[in-house]
Amino acid sequence: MEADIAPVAALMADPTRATMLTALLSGRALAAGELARLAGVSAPTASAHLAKLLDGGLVEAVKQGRHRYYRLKGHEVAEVLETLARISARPAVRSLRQSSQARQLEEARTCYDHLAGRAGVALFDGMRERGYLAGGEVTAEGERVLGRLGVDVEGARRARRRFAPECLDWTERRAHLGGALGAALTGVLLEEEWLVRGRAPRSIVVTEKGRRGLEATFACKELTSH
Amino acid sequence: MEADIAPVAALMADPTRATMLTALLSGRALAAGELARLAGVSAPTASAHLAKLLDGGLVEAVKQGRHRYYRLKGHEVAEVLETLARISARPAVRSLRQSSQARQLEEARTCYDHLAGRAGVALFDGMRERGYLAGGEVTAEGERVLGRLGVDVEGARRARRRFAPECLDWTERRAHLGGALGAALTGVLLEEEWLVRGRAPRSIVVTEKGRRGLEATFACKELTSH
DNA sequence: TGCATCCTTCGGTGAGCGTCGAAGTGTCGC
DNA sequence: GCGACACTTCGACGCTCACCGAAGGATGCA
Repeated sequence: MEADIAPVAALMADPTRATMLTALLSGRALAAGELARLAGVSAPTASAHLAKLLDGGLVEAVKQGRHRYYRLKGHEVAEVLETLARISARPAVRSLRQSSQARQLEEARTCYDHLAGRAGVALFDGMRERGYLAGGEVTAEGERVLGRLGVDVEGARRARRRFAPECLDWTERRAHLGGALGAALTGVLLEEEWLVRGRAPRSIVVTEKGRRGLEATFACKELTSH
Repeated sequence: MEADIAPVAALMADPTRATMLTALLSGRALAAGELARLAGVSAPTASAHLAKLLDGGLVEAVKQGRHRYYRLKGHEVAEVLETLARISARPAVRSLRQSSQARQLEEARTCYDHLAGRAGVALFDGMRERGYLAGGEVTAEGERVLGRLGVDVEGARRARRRFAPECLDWTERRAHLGGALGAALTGVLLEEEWLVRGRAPRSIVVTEKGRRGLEATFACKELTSH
């Protein structure tokens, strides 16, 4: 009893809303109009859907001029969407190409706006092992190492979102680094081309340079490069 | 990726199916009839729902004699249900006062018209442990003990609602006693002032008298009194 | 074999909701 | 200010789907 999952599930059950939500899974905030186009419905229809999602607490809205940007509210929503997607994809995996893409996503992908998958978990473990992270905070040594990499730790700390939360990864059943710091670090790794975006929507590939760098800097093991 | 989450979400979006799925979350395999009673629908309706769940790959069926047992298919389904439940339960808890109330509600509260929360689960477990309940029915000894307390067991049995169903509790992930008997028993406990209603809408407080009584009569342990 | 139990299929009914066009509100640029 | 734009609200239409009663297998027990 107590927690009625039906209403929340119903919000994800409509194809139009599902398309919007998966689009927002990228972590970016999208305007109502963009979401309408993306889902292939008229503006009124999209507005009605977004109102429901807002009311249900699945998204939050930021008004900016005459635009209204929507984004997922909280990492838990992203987790459910990811897990749901995995279940939905289960009977599929028909072509060889699809299953190869699935393996790539397990290896490394973006979750919201930070690194997830096996690579994300390995990075997180390595940072704790080396004493760069402890108790949800960055240690002095961690801050030095991250700063040398080009990560704006202070800026991340001032951000309005949680600083360095653990983000639970269902494919790995392990935590990886989320929040402002996770996003900032991932941004730097992409700039430095330790990571590059793959062809599939959220896929990430660890480059050879990245593999060496991650191993040297964060003691990450078992990373598949390229 | 690009997995269509809508169809799977739709399977969880119906209240009847959601009730069935959460009931199966216990891990046990339940017969179609049990699920029908649990969800409060007719056998044909339940059958239709189960067919959909089966087709959608959320449950699997095991035929055994004339019974057909259903259970969740794969741990991933359970994971989604759990995460969904966490989201669904989210919206509350803002002020300190609210969170204190939330703790009280976790301890004991009414669920519809019967006792839930830790106290409800403890009561249910105690009754089974002492052999007052078995297989969804009240034993002869149970009926004697309840009768001495002032519970009209016969009246509850004649009621038009289900007699003594297990009611799944989300905060505890365990069952407590629902139905006509659960309501009747809770009514008596309130009359006898073993329980009193708190200030928040559904809150219940176990009195010191109630703690002693529940422990002596039903072997309930770990009850916070007053 | 006969009967009860468990479950399913079939047919018909009703409610809920996603859809869009038209009109209304607020914001930016000239 | 006056259109242009982004978004929302309103009203009406249509379709899907959950629901039940009755009937049809399938299984177990005497």
